[in-house]
Amino acid sequence: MSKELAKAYNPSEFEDRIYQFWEKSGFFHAEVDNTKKPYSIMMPPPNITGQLHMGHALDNTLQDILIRFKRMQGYSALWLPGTDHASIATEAKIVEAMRKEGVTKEEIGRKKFLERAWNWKAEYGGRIVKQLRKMGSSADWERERFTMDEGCNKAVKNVFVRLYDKGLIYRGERIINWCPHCLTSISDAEVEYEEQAGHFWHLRYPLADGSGYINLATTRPETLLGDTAVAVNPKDERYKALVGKMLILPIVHREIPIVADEYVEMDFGTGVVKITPAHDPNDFEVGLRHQLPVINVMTDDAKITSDYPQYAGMDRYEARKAIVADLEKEGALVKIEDYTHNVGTCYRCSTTVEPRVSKQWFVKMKPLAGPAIDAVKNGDTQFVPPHFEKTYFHWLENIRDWCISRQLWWGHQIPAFYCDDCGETVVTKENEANCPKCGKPMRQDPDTLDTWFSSALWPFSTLGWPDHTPELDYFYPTSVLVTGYDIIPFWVMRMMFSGLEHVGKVPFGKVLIHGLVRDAQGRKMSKSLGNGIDPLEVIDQFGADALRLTLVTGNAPGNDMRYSEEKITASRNFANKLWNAARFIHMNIDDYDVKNELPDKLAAEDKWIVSTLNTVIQEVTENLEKYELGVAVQKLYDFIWDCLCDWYIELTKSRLQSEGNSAQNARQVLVWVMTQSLKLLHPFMPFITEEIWQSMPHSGETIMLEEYPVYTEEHSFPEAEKQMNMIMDAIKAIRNRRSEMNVPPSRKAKVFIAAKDTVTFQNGRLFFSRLASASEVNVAESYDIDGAVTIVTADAKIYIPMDELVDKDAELKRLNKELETAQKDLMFNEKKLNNQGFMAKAPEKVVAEVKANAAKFAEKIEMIKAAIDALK
RNA sequence: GGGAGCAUAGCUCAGCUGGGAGAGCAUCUGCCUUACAAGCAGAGGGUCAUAGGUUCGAGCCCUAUUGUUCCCACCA
Repeated sequence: MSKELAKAYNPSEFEDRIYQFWEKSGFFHAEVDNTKKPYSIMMPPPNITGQLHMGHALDNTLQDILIRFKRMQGYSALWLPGTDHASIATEAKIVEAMRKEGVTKEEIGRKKFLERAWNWKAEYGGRIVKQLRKMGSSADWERERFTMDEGCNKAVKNVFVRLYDKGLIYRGERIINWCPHCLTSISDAEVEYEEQAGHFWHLRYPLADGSGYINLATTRPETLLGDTAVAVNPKDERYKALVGKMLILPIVHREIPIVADEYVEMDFGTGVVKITPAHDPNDFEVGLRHQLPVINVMTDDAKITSDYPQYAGMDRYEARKAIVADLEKEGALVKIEDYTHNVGTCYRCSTTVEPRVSKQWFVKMKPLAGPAIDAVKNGDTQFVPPHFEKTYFHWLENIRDWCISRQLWWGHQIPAFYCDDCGETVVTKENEANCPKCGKPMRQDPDTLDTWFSSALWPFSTLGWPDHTPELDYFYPTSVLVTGYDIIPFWVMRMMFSGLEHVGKVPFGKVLIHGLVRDAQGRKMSKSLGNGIDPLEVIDQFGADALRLTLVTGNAPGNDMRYSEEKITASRNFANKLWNAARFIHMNIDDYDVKNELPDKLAAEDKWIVSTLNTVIQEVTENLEKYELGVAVQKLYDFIWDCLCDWYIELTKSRLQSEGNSAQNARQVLVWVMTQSLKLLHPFMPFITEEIWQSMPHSGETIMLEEYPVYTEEHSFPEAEKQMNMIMDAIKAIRNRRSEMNVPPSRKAKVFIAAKDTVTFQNGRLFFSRLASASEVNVAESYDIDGAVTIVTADAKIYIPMDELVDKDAELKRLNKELETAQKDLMFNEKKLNNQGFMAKAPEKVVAEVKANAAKFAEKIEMIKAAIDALK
């Protein structure tokens, strides 16, 4: 570590070096340690296909702040990182790469395909993890996991078998969401609905007995091929007589019945719905109720099957055109209307989902949802902010069974085996099975599990479950989960019921929800808009600390935030400010032997900064405990910039130029306050705080293992705070007046301070010369000076003889205006004191405050009046 | 059709259990006062969306209204 600080703040010069120092030294590693309290966070594993984006940056910054804070507080703080195998996304990448080579999955076979996938993982899977390091993430990389590693696989198999044995996992032929592009089923949560402009095709189906027609409308005429009924509402008088009769399905010329079902709304359209059980979830339900046949008319990739030769091989949309044309020829097309409606799309590739009947594995959700709801209701897990509990409840209360099988190869293969001879099914943790009935080797289900099936186990599979490990005992349940609100249904919920079901305890005590990082115009960052900001580029230009500060400043839990160039610049400027304050201190201490501890004897300004810092420590700690990270960092920003830099450093300048104890004391206080501030700020801005801390007098290896500052009664000096506020108020008042009168700082002037507390002002004389452009400072209980500018503060009356610079009338006008405000202020307070309700019901503390204010303003009025008289 | 969030200075947003409204940026004025012009010292700027209510006292609590964003939902 360098002992000297470079002249300019240049984060790229030291951030990587410091990170390597931390990682190499093992500072991120957490162990089971019964002398310490545990604190743990499981990092939401980013996809191995992913690149760092602002969402990760925010998520990881929040977690790193919490983990660094707790580590400094002395907890054994584990932040366990890892990556997700992301079955659909990864498989798509491999398939795409193979397509360029002109090979298909089927050609090379499962084994070769998986080899390629693992190779891909080895090559690119570490990319995002490297990028997370650039953020300063203090994760325990020695414990890094992967959702498809051996341990996770063991956990997955265990869970699958357990749930199957309990009857909570079943295989069934049901309608599911199918993505014709990814060629796999997807869960309900993975379907995104978007509004699309479409059409309403009004059709007429002739009655089989030739007695007429029935009119209906559809948004998907191509599914007509699979119609097996037409439905009306049983209460609908218009169609009552027709229920039970047969219709001739146009084009296909198959006879289908008219059935009555509650699902049909009489008021909508003609009150008649065509029923295609194989391609619509509602129609499927209707079909079940009426024992209708299910006719699948489409292939995997959403093309018409060979059962319909004239359309075979056409995709959904081609077939639609052809069928509409044929309907028209047949006279079955009544009219076409424009119509916008919600269409389900695949969340991965945005292809329109094709509902499809197929045999899949499902998790029975109702029995699992109950305990997950209760655990939040009784407070075992709490959301921050709490209103997200409603989203959570809403999902769990309306949950349907979870389709967990995927027609993919990259993932955890389903541990179910089938006997091709007798049809027997065996579910086992073993890698192979023989048929219990006929003894023949069985064939494993070729499908894999939904990626979220393994992510759901993350909080405990990473700690060694199903084995009973010391880590599991010590770190589970984890302390807090940090994630975006968009992930609640996918992940938070599933971890909750999984933890409760398999470990018997909630997976985390708190769920800290954050929002999205949007662009400067408030739009979602997206690839298609091209408005995404690359965090790595920001880090290159401004440093990771500036990025972290930007992401956490003004960030309230659950709220979206906007990223803008202005914000990152402001953050960088703050870092620069801190850097320069450190340089100033160095300038003054490098030639001396300065201990990093408070001196025995503190001057009023020393006590003031120590006491103010003490309050900041208390408040920031409290804010951090309550997850108010944005508020906490704001307080540190204000303290460092306003209190430390703009006031305290300025206040010490004259002392530092003197010889002896006073100067040496100031040096010690500067070093001590700076060091304390660095520690407080460290969780937010780890790099710059380490770099500066290393340069200051210190013991210990790293700031990240220093004790987080603690509030102490010893460092509370209310009297000194009061005195310094008197002085600073007076200085501000003088500056203000001089500025109003356009007097440049270079023009020094005599200052006469009349105050009751002459001692305080006497002690502060030097401050006035330096900070209030005073050529000479006089203090007394009172002065009788004519023709001077008079400045009145709560505690003093200040005269500055500047006759020649001042317009007497203007000064009178100003004084009168000031008198008026003071009188208004007095009245405001007196009104309260005269209010009997207030006097009777307001707390004593508040009443006393108002009384004191009233007295202050009364005094101020007297002083202003005197000043006016003097001017006349 | 349900549910939730938001509405505070020109802009972006804070505001903890109710005690006379804050920050950053922008604007204006004056300063190169040797840590920092990525800076210093000042100034202007807000009926806290609207209307009621509770309270001695409301940006904060309650009710309604308006605007806005998001989530969920089977109107073919």
